[in-house]
Amino acid sequence: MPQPSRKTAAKRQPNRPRIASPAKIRHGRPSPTPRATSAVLVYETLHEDIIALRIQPGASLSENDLASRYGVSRTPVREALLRLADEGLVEIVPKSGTTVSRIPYAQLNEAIVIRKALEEVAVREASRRATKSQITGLWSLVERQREAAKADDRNGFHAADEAFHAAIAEAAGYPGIWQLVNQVKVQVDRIRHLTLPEGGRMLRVTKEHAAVLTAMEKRDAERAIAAMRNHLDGLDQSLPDIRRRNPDLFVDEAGVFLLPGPAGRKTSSQ
Amino acid sequence: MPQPSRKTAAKRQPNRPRIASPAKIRHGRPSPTPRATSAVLVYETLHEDIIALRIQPGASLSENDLASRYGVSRTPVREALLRLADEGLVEIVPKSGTTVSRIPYAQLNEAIVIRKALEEVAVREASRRATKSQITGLWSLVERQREAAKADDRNGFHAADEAFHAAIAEAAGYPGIWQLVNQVKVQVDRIRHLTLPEGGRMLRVTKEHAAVLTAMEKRDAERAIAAMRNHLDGLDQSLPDIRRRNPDLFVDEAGVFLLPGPAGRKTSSQ
DNA sequence: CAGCCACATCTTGCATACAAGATATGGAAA
DNA sequence: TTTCCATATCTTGTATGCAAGATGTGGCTG
Repeated sequence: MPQPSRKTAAKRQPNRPRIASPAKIRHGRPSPTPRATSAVLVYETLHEDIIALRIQPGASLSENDLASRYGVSRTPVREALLRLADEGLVEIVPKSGTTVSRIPYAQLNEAIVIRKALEEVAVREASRRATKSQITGLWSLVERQREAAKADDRNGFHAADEAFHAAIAEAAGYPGIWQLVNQVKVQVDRIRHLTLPEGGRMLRVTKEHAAVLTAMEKRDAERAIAAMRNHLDGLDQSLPDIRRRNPDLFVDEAGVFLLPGPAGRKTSSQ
Repeated sequence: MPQPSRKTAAKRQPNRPRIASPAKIRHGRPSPTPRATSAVLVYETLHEDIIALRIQPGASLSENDLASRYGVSRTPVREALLRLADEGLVEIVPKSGTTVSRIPYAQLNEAIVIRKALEEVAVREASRRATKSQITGLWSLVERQREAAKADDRNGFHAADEAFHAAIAEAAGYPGIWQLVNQVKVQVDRIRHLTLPEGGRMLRVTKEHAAVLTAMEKRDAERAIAAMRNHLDGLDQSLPDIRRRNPDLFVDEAGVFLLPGPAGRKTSSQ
């Protein structure tokens, strides 16, 4: 029953798991293209809209509506929704409907804790292993961020912010850490747009980044970690306030955190 | 363009994002069912088969073959494959084919590092917050593990092992940590079946768990963390040896780590 | 014999049709 | 007026057919 391969195992066996195919090796990196299908396009659009709260938590999404809205059939829409469900951004109820998930308030703290732990590792390793050129690149990101802050360009600022953290993980030799962080902080990202414009925040964040980088440059891992921790502490301060101002966007005990276990999508009991 | 809701916004609006619907609140946990669709079934089966190496890395999977094999149509098979691709277990090349991913050797170390960081946090918090009953439950898991070890029941042993780690995350109040760990260690799990039966390993692991738990019971977080770190160090010892014995199951620089970025599935250049 | 090219055949991506369950609505009955 | 029930209509899950690209094969030409 296992061992799915050709039924007849004859005629055409392009890349069987043989140990060394004679002509082309094709040794396991078959896709240089990022799979630019229309399903991915729908996914990206919906993802952005949900993160930016352009689609309200709790809103219902219909595959048919989305399909006609994007001018495609239900199939790619459905593929996009399934991925969003795995990320916890939508909730699919089998024969009933699909809704945009409310922000699971209880998970926000956990996400921040996890992010701290992961970025701590990244900063520690980056302090040890970052090359001169990588440090230079990080400084240029800080500079770009400072410019965006002065120009009050919040989008540019945020982009540079993310690039900074990604570059640290890269310099640590653990690029997967940033991918994980990105995945974990999805729900936190949704409340970013709810923070008040609070003047000077962007410049403060830039300084915090500079502090991390200064310590890294001196190979002072512990100091860099402390700076990073201080930097990330800025996140959980405003949470209660934000919730108080937008109570209907949140939910107390939401379902599963990220990917479903082998069983299914949600385990919540309450 | 944004704000997907009803086209006409009339007739039927079952659960609009209103702040308080009169009758049923339905406040954001709509699915108690684990979505027992046939797509999930196919996914689970394939997942297990790939993890257990019953399907060799590099083997090609055809949606048609799998569909007829499982007695369903291509649609649920396709859904399953897409999820497996997001997990990094298969690689889909648009108009060409789908293959089971080879084990990305370079990512194994990173996965272990990440796992250590995450479980460290879990153990620290669990040392502080675990209730008496949770400690008792953990001891019973250790005991179950000891029994399985003595009976040479490797499956039961592994199940108890996973339950132990999951219970620690639960006791820490961060159940999402174990879900993340589970997701990160997917590729590592695939080589578990390649380790030699090495007598006494199961009893040794049991003792390591007991050491962690003893420290936790005494609320000695630092000692518990050290024990956990020592426990997890046991993983990366045998990696080079395993690779030497099964070179064709691995690949050096594989693509993306886990979930794809908003762009697509793979970024690998080499 | 070597190289090239057309074609048969496979692959996945997408559109569409059908199935089956869930839910709101409207009307009948108490 | 209130309650209950049948039903219309929506929802997602699945099956199927078509489209378009990728790839191995065989034969042709040099």
